[in-house]
Amino acid sequence: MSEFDPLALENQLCFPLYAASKELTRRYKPFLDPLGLTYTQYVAMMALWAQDGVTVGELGRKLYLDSATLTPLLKRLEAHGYVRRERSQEDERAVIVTLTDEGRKLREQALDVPYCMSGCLKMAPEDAVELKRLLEKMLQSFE
Amino acid sequence: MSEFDPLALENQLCFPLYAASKELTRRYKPFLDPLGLTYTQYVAMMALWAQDGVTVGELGRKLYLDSATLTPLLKRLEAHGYVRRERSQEDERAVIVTLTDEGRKLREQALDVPYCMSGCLKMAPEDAVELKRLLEKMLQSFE
DNA sequence: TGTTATATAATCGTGCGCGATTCTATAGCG
DNA sequence: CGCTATAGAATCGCGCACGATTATATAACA
Repeated sequence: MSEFDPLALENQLCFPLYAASKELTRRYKPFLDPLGLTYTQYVAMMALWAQDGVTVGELGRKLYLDSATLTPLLKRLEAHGYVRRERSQEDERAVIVTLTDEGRKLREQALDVPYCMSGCLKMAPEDAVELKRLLEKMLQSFE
Repeated sequence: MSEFDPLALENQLCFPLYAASKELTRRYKPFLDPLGLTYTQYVAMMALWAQDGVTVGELGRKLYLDSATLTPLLKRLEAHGYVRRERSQEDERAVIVTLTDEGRKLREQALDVPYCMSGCLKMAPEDAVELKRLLEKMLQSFE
């Protein structure tokens, strides 16, 4: 009869979380490559499709990312012609991120990405819903 | 009455998964810094504490990592004196990874990391168990 | 046996991810 | 008004993460 090993990989919550996150990101790649987006860029675009004209800081709070990650990422999106980055008139410290027409048009092409992914994720819908609920609960518990 | 938006951040399963994984990794940092380990290095050490004398490939399959990530990571662990990397005698293609005495000793210091983390994760134990089960189910569905 | 195919790590290039620092702009306050 | 504190973004440094390629070793097989 063996004791419980607190350092065994199979006893960790963190490990399947870490592995599943990476694996899911990898699964997105074939669907995002045609759009010229990485996974993180896709997430940033989702936030901007919901609301643009936001500052780098606001965007970062929504995405749990800081300026060290966002600034170069937004520069790449700008180079692709999807967003504009402009200093705010009212507050010269802030940078406002706005979608270009190209960036808004990209949304149409992205519309079937979630559907494609749902086909790739062979999980019962009620399990997916419950998983999402628990992950959000975990995130909130960190606040 | 608004329609369901498939590209809204709050309707994604991937996003809380991505965000929670990053957030949890960040929470490990203060407990891993004293051991001189990053989160990925910690996970690799957990696998090795369970079984060492394995090849880079075997380790990679356990951790869902490939040689492009593992080789430099293992070199850093080797530089810290925690592991040895040696070409296999039987198969000169394979590299065997073994714990040093120092690496085995590190396990004692790591023993209370899971306990510290459980204190930081304010989630009902039954929720954590269910979350872990669903994440493993998701990972299996990808096989 | 020699030739081709496969397996295994290592390497390369690009893009996060983040702690720490820096630079500039605004806010607060005497 | 001037001085200090704070806020916001950019930059730096390091370590993943991974697709693609390369180099070497073994396996398979004609």
